[in-house]
Amino acid sequence: MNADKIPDIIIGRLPIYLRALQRMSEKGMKTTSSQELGEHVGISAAQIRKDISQFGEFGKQGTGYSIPFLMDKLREILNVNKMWDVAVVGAGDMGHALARYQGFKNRGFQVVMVFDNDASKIGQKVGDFVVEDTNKMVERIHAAKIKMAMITVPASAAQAVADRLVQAGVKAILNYAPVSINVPNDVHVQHIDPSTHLQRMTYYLD
Amino acid sequence: MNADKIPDIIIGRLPIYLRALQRMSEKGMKTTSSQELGEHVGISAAQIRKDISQFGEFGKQGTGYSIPFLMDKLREILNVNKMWDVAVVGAGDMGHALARYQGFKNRGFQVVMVFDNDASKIGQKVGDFVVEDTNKMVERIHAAKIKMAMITVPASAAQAVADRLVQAGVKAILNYAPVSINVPNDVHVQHIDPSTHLQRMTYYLD
DNA sequence: TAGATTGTTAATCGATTAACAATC
DNA sequence: TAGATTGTTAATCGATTAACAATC
Repeated sequence: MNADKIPDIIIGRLPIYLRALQRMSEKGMKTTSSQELGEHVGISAAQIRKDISQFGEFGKQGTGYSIPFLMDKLREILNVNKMWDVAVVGAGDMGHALARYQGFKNRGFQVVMVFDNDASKIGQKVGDFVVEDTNKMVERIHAAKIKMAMITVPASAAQAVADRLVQAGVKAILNYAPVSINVPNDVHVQHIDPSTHLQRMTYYLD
Repeated sequence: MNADKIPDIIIGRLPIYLRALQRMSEKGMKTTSSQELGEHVGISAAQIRKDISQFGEFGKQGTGYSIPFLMDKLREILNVNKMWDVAVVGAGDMGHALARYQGFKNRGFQVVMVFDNDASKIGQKVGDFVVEDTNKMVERIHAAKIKMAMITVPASAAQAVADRLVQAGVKAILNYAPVSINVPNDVHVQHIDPSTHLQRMTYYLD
């Protein structure tokens, strides 16, 4: 184990590796090499070896990496060898999709609450959840010690929601609203905006 | 204008700048500085000036950048000064949310078709669209000259769908399936996977 | 004019790649 | 053993930052 600070760009690749390993494992594969894993994820074998070696010697010369072992190690490193409770704020189409999404549970996450400020939505069912009033959000999230949330409200409301999530003790926010949000240094934010992703590709089209 | 190849990492920041400028413009602002824009998006002023200056001299010493002018230029550079037709493949919750999403239209995109292979979904309405049979997809997309698509099918089907999209002439894919997909060099892919984004943050939590 | 801010250069910093000894 | 593949080093490559002359 390396005590130095690991660059965030490396941290960002670990979930990609883990996801590919999960797929391989589902197919019954027991071992892989940096070469093979690299072909799956589109990253050079040298970089994969370098990334992984930041955290320990998890491979074997001549045979490569044990898939279950490396998955365990990556889950440990990423802190997803446990389940994280996640709150969804915004019960529109996207909040609905996230609340019902089956892809979280084998990746370390479970949605546990859904909030909205629209009276016509509060009390309604969304997936397995009853939509709760945003007014109760800070209290509820704080009491449940929830550290992660996803924002699916309109752009105009996103910053205010983020502020309240921070107030409630949330330390990681996945923001689906198409606007940059600002949070204190000890809070992490990731942005998902389909238009932004599409625009990154149209540059190369004509 | 610079004829050299612009690094993709710079291209990736332009949509972020454009999005922030759109917000500023909605608030009635007419000009901004690299300093101010940087505070909004969390990027240094020096980097913003350097990025923008790759494409021309769009600012004025002493006063900064005209917001409408810079938006125009960024739209031109990113090829979103026109509307792009986009196909959605997969009419589950996520496909549904994307088909109805109101955030595309002022960013240069419009969904025009939705496909699924589930007989119980084909013919049903999703937003303004009637779900079409995936069997007709290659033909339909090719005939309509559609160059962009979003994949919201299960991970196990994503690669096969991607292959057929490529066959149909699609050059840019936004993949919501939680699996890496491989495409030819002239096709662009962006991945959106909420679990991956969340895992990138749990590393820093405890 | 004085103040503000760009565009650009050079320096610094960080990330990726190539190569190979070690070793399974 | 022979072949394969890791972990690591050094070299290369690329990105970011700091600083400032130019100029609005």
